[in-house]
Amino acid sequence: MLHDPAQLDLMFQALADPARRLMVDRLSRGPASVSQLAEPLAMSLSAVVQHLNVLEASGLVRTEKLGRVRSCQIEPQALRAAEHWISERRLAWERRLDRLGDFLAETKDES
Amino acid sequence: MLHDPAQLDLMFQALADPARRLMVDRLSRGPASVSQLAEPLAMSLSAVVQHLNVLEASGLVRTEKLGRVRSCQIEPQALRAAEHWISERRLAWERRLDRLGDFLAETKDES
DNA sequence: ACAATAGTGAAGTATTTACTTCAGTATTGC
DNA sequence: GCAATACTGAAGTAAATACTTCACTATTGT
Repeated sequence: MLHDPAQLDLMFQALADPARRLMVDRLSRGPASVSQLAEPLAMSLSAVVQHLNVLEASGLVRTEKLGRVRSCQIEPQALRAAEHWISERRLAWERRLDRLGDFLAETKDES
Repeated sequence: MLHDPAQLDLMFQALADPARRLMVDRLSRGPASVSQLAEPLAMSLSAVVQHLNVLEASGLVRTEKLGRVRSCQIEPQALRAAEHWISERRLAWERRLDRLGDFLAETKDES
C-alpha cells in the first residue's frame, strides 16, 4: 500500500509545505496535540487542522482523539517509504557511476 | 544552500507528481534527452518541458543543451538533501522510542 | 537549400491549494 | 450548570498547478 504512486504523491505533497514540515519536525520529538502543533505557526487553528488533515491523508501522521484533545503521532513507516523511493533512485545513479568508473579503468588498462 | 526551507519546498513539490517521479526514475538509469523523457508519458512535449523546468528549479535535475538536444542528468546532492531531511526526523523519532524503552526497562527493574 | 527533428514560449483553462472568517459542537474544570 | 477549552466544518477567495494548443526558432541530415 505504501509504495503505490498515489500514496507517494500525497506524502511528497504533504512534505512540500514548510508549515507541515515544521509539524512533522515537532512530532519527530514526540506526540503533540493540535494546539501544540499550532503554537509556533502564524496562522489560524483552522488552517493548522487543514494541514494536519493533509498529513493524515498522506499517512505520515496518525491521530487519535481522547476526550476533546486530538493527539498526533508520526507514522515512521510512511517516512521510510518516502525516504526509500529517493534512496533507491540515488543508489541506482551511484551504482551506474561506479560501473562507468570500472569501465573507464579497464579500457585505460587496455590502452 | 540545499537545506534552506524554500529549496526543500521545491524538491518535495517536484517529487509530488508521478510524471516527474517517472522522469527522475528514468534519469536514475542515466542521462536522457527531453524527447526520451517524454516518450513514456501521455502528454504533450510542452507539458514535459514544463515538468522538466520544475525539476530543474528544484535542483534535482541539471540540464545542458548541446546543439538542438537538451541532455538531462540527476543531481544526486539534491536527492541526498531531501532524503536527509526525512531520515533526520525518522531517526529522531526512533531514538526517542529507544530512550522510552530504556526508561521503561529501568523502572521495571526498580519495581 | 530544404525537410525533418528537437525543443521553446505564450496564452488560455480547469482544478487544486492555502489560507481566511465565522459559527458550531463536544469535553472538562469549578 | 456554566464558562472556558479544544477543536470541527462550511464557505469564500487569491494564487498556484497541470495541463492544452498553436506558433515559433534553432540544428541536423541529405
